[in-house]
Amino acid sequence: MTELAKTYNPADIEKKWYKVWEEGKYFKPRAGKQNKAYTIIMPPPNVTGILHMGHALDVTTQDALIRFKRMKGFEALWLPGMDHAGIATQSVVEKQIWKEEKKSRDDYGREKFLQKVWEWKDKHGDIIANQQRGLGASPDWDYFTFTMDKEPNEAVRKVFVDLYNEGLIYQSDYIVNWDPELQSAVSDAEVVHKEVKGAFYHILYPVKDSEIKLEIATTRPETMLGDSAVAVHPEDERFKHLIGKSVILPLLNKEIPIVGDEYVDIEKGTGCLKVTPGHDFNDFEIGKRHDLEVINILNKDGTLNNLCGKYSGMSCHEARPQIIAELTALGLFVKEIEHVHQVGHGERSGEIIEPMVSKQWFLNVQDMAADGVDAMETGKTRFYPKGWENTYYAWLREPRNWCISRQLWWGHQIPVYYCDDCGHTFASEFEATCCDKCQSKNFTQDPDVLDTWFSSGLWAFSTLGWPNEQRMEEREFDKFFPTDCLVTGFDIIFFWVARMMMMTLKATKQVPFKDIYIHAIVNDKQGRKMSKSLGNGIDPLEQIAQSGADALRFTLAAGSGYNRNLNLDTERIEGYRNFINKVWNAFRFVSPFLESADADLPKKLDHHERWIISELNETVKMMNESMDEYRFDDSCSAIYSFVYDRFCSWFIEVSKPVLYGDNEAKKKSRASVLKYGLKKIMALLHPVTPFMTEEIWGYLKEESEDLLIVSDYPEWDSKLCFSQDQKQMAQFIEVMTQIRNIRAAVNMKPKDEIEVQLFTDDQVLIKYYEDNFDAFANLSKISTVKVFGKSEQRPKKSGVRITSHTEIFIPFEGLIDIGAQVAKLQKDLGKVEKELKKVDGKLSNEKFLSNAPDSVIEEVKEKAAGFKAQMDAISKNLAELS
RNA sequence: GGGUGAUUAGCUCAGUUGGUAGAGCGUCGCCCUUACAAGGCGAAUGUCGGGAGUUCGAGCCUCUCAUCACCCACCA
Repeated sequence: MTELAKTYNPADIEKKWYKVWEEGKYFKPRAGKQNKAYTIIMPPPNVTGILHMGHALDVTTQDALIRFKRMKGFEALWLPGMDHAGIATQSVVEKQIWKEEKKSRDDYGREKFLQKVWEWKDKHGDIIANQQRGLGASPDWDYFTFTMDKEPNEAVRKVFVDLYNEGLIYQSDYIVNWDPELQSAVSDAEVVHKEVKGAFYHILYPVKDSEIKLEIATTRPETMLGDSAVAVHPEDERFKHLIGKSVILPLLNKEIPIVGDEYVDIEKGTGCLKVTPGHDFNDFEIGKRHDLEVINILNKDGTLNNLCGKYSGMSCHEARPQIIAELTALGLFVKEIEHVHQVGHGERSGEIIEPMVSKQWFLNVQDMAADGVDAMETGKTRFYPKGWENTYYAWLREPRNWCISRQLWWGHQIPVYYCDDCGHTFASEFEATCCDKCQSKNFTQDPDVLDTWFSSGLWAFSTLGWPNEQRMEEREFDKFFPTDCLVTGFDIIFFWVARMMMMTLKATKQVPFKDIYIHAIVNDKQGRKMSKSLGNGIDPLEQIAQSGADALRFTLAAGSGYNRNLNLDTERIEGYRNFINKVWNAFRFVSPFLESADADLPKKLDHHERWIISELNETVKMMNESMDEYRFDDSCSAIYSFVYDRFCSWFIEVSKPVLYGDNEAKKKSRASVLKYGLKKIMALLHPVTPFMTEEIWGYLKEESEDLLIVSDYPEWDSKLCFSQDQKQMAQFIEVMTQIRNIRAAVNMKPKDEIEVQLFTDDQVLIKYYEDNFDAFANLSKISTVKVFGKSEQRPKKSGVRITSHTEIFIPFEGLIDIGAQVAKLQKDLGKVEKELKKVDGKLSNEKFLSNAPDSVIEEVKEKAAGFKAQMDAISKNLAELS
């Protein structure tokens, strides 16, 4: 065997094993002992994206799950992919051609521009997938799907046309959020509200044929150019007599009506509201109620259009002061009051969003949303943690129709055609060749593309070949759909989860997935979002280079349960890097003895062997249960504590005298158990730390065994429970810890030998202590252990500790500070006394005795007896010492 | 304004149906003991945000207040 490195070196090992797995096709689904499939569809990252910690968590939890299920014997498919990210990608390429060639997309024209985007995609599209490889992700790359590929496009067209023909997709003039930078509509969800310092501008609108001037407050005076009414509350005593009259709109000198509308709040502002149906959501509604003219005063780039007279061509920002100046000159400007208010900004572009009326495509989701609610209520799909279903319901119970068109070029172009000859409008699942009414070849396709989330909404089934039958067969649609678990963050429950539910139920009549595991959002250690501006981001790839992928994965998994924030501290990653190293060194310790070890557990096991196997068995149970419930935090802490607190700290330590001794049979037996334990640890850890475990497995496995990635996950076994050994070992550990405690308290050097005297009346324990002299001796330089009954004489000058079952004495020949021993015992006495008082209180409370269940009373009685015994022992020894 | 969640050790977080408060990291001692100093051994640390209630018993259930975070809506 080659020399093993003293510390675990991740870089080479990670590269080596990933290559072996990928080239050996180990990520492909294979039938296993469960005879069932298990599918996870990866939420496709944006093609423009680079891997951040959120992705790393996403990948880690999914990969852990898929590896777990693969080892459990499911035919496991993890389907990878990438999203075309319409707006983001288009603007990246637009910026690039502007920077390099000073050209706009219009200079290129649609076809040539799209070619440019595809070129960009071909060049950059592998980046994120390769970063996922660096994390150890094990999806079946042969299934890789890009949302703009031919196949998903077929699904998009099919779904669109079906919905269109059903009358659920309609075109409508509607007020939408217009992003002047992108020159496209964006959905409500893509608008983020930010606080902006602004002002209320108070302006007078003269009432026609009257001396009255109505004072109006607005934050956006320039929109008065598009006003088509002034509204007051119908019950407002101040103004209701004016309803039906009109005002002269200043600047344009245009007559517009005064209407009464309940929307107006008498208390707010001046009580008079200017109505701009073309550029305000509420005004649009008011306009509909009163049949007001809808005036669009903006160009697509957000500048004022030719309806604005001398202001046309200016931006709103430029026009505002000039309009105020003109109003002031006219004596119609009253005042300006500073005001902080929320202004919508484009999530992608960062520009101020202008509400604007335009023709857009909408999907009527009313019924689909109800079906989505129903599927969740009837338990066809469940959220983990359950609480997230509230967020899901909140969206779907009050659905708003979905604006699905975007004025972009990069995306799925809307498959609606307009016949230039007969004027017929039709949707076609396939590239149209002629008008389906008059057969004319002169037709044009709608220029808009679909919202990216439309194709994402089909992801769970379009990736499996739907609707093409041959492809569905190739991709084994029937086997892998519906999928088993969706793993994602809570920020896209509405964007994606809800829409996927609606679209999938509509198209396939089935739910897309059975479980939805919502993981936390990764923040910095102070709980702040990781952001470029704060500079507090941690780059997963840098972190991997520093600590290894396994350490990062373990940290993320250990922080993932049902929590909603994961505050990532690099010190924790270092801590778990140390854990990986600890496992490596445990293996390094065992490796010289592997040759003499058997492949199977020995027939006859000794106490320590039974103990560790039983502890391991319990850990196996916890691991299986917690993984199934997405409690990665529990899994990680179970295996962590097993490795450190039992396998390394005790089992390896008590094994040393055996392995370095000369009883060959015992050596062989112990080596076999150590090997067995290590192999199980590797298997248990593999889903979370795949690289290190596969590496070590390479040394441990039999010739006949395959790689760890496809080996069996350990299962709990009733034959491997040895509770008596667990109990005794726990007592041993307690005594041993007390002995060490005494040593530390009196500053004994580790080299100094001591004699230990144990006092107990428990015959089983006495026998046990006598049988385990070696274990004591090896763990703490103990020359002799003497065991006595409680009636025997205690040594005078000693360090003393009292447990509920054993009194521990370490006699000291030289100077010993008896005072310190007394103080320590008194302190312990105080603690026990306090506890005893508590339980005694309960036992003397009649209500407790009559109301509490018997089992609880029994438990409390046992505790009381234990405390009592311990207290008596301490008091007695205290009396003797002082 | 509506909603959701949080508040537990110095920090980051667990805490299963109410039944003696836990972990990691950090801190403080003592050790380079031949798997590991990326280590070992030992130690200290909590009015479980405040207040009230239900209960024999509350970190957990109810009400209330406070603070924080996120989501949604809106502000003439």
